[in-house]
Amino acid sequence: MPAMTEDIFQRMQPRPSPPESPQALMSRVTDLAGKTLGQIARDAQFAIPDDLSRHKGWVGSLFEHVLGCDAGSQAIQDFSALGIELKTLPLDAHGQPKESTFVCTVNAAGSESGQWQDSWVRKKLSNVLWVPIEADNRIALADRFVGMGWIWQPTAEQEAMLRQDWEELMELIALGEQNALTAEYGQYLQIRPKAANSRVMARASDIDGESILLNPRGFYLRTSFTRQLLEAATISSLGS
Amino acid sequence: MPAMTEDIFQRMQPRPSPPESPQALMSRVTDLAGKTLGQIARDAQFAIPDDLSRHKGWVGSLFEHVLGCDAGSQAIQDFSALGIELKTLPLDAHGQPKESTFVCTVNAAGSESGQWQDSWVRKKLSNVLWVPIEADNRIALADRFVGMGWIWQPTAEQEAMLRQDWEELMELIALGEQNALTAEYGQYLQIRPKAANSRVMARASDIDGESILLNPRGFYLRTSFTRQLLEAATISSLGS
DNA sequence: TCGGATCCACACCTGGATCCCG
DNA sequence: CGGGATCCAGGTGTGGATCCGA
Repeated sequence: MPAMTEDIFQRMQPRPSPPESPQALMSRVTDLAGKTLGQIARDAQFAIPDDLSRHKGWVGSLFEHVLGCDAGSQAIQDFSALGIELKTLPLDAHGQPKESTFVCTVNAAGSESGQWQDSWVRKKLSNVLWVPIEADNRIALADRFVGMGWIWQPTAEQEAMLRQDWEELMELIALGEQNALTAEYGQYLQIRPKAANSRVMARASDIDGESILLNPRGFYLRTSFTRQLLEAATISSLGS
Repeated sequence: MPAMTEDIFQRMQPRPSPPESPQALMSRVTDLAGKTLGQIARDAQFAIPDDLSRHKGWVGSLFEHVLGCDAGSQAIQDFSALGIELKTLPLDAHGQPKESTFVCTVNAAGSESGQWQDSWVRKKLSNVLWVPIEADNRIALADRFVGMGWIWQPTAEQEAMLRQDWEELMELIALGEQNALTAEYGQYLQIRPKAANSRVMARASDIDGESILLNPRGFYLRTSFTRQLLEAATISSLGS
């Protein structure tokens, strides 16, 4: 897809204003539910690639556009006025979450306060709009259906699970065990590489304060966690 | 000049390898002397703009290309193996330096050691290849002649002058007088804005350690200084 | 004149995520 | 299957400097 960027600039509709309330946001989300990515992209005059292999963040960018996210590159929520974060949730052929969900980068310099209450992970996950979307690669990208989104705030139980994982992971970092910190740790929250490629290096500190180089990494929610969220949302919509 | 970038990528000659010695470098410089920018750009298949108003760094980039600079964006000399920095020197209709010469950015956070010996300015100016180039705007860019370049190392006297200015300027910064630090200070070395525009802000610290916002600034050599270098080089070439 | 303002190219970083092999 | 690797777009920072109005 050569020159796709220029096409976007020349043909794309202006981004809508940010919604002024959670209700206004959910109204837009409801409008999108049941449509295909092709319909939504066409209406927004947003160029659609053949597949996602070279455009991995395309679906997320499309929804940021049509829902009116205003955060830009700032380290704040996608809908800054509402304090709401947007996450698309890719579903496999069985309607289950297909991929883990990126949350935020790990500050390897160890400059987080060490308190869950102040953590970037907690802030990001305190108020999330989830939008489920078909992601079976046997379906052409343009033909994939969008489901009904919902706004989630962690229950006390869910937050306790995330906090426990986060504290375990941060302790490993504090101990300087960053090279041994693989994706196997954490029941629902894990740490995995996050970079353009494995040769990208970031500066970090080991336990002695020595400066070392590491691959940049990020926090991710395992699908076992988002599956629970999806089930809870499905049940509550049945009851309404 | 739309799509000039693409033209460059598609048609430009590969950049030569870095010269392996100062002699090899000067051989290339001698080859360029007496040519016009148009000839040099054509031989290198380097796209040439109509004028410099929208391409202010073009001449410098052209010479980096044809001379084989290898520093990329790293904070090292342009010819890393030789420890030599490249500067083009624009000349007015009278053959005198027309513009001040940018040296390096001012680290407003005050993190320089405070010692001239360790300063970025001194490092940058310890070994410079100057290439004089016609810059009278009445001459079309492609028709401007390139003069004979020379490698300069500061004399003890020149270094003392630069050092005196640098220490004066750094003292004003240390005193927190950054807002009062205008381009009027410094006999040969001055501080001026260096940014995309005046709305670009960088973080700095005032005398109390309070964080403030300032326009990014850089060190520049006044033309009164480069005029002396040019005269000295001219005289020495007459004697050879 | 020259001090303050500005312009482009390109590398790098961050936020959006999905790919893919053992 | 899932841990490790990877991809794009857009914003920001840096290095190359020259422009331009009072």
